[in-house]
Amino acid sequence: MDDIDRMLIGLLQEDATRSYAVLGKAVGLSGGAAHERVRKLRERGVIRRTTIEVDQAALGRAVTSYVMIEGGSWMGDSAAELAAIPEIEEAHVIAGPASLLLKIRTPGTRELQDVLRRVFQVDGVTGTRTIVVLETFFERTLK
Amino acid sequence: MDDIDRMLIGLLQEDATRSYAVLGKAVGLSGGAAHERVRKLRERGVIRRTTIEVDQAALGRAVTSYVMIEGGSWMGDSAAELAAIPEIEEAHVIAGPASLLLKIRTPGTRELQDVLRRVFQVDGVTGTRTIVVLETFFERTLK
DNA sequence: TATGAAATTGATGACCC
DNA sequence: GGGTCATCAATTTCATA
Repeated sequence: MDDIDRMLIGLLQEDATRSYAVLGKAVGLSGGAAHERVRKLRERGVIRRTTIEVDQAALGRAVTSYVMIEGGSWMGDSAAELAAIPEIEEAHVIAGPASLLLKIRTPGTRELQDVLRRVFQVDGVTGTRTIVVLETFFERTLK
Repeated sequence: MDDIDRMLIGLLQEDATRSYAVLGKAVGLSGGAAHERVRKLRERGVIRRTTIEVDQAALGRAVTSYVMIEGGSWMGDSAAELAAIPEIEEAHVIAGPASLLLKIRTPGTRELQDVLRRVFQVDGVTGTRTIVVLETFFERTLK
């Protein structure tokens, strides 16, 4: 993990369709060497996968919300139960008054209610507090 | 935007290195036709860009936190001021007691303090409440 | 680990349905 | 819109240092 690896990661985050020849030139290596470095970054799991960034609103998910969940121990398979709800994008165990934080995307607030109802049925959930996003300033990839 | 477009988006989210020939076969089209559909999805902005998903911890950003900000009107260029802080991954205007929600990634809690100090200096900020993530169950791309 | 070149595979555009 | 084909470009592998 040196500066060249970090530069390659930055370039690929911006645009993963760049050719290895172009990447190599940008970091002062041959295309083959750039390729080999990227291959190893993938192998080591630093680069998890190549994917596309999608406009969620265009796919009919216009409402983003965060839900703080109060509850007990998340020992069982609460994680799996939450993962089974397709509208939940992120689930974190947090410090503080609540103990889980979810990020949820739904077409509207109507569908958000349905998701909250399902969340409430997950083992150990005793209460929820919902934060609806009114406007997103930015959602970006860190360099 | 039909079911084939949605399938193509799903396939590319899983793995954007798939060839158009493979994509076409998966959705019952020729490679050329699949290519044309994906081109139009990009053109329309439904697909924003092709990127890589990176293991943040491997890049030295081990601590994820959310910060709820109380404050006034975000009319000026608060958005730009926040965007200038590189550790802030997301910034949302929210409904509820606070009025902004930030997602922050730092190497440790020490650096989180530095970021909070900078956030406090942004125009209109009167208070912050920080939620530190203890464990992430998942952070995924919605299908 | 890097280079340079060879071989394979994929992208892209013109043309027709 | 989609299919097919020809051309051009990129990926991937390998011999060599």
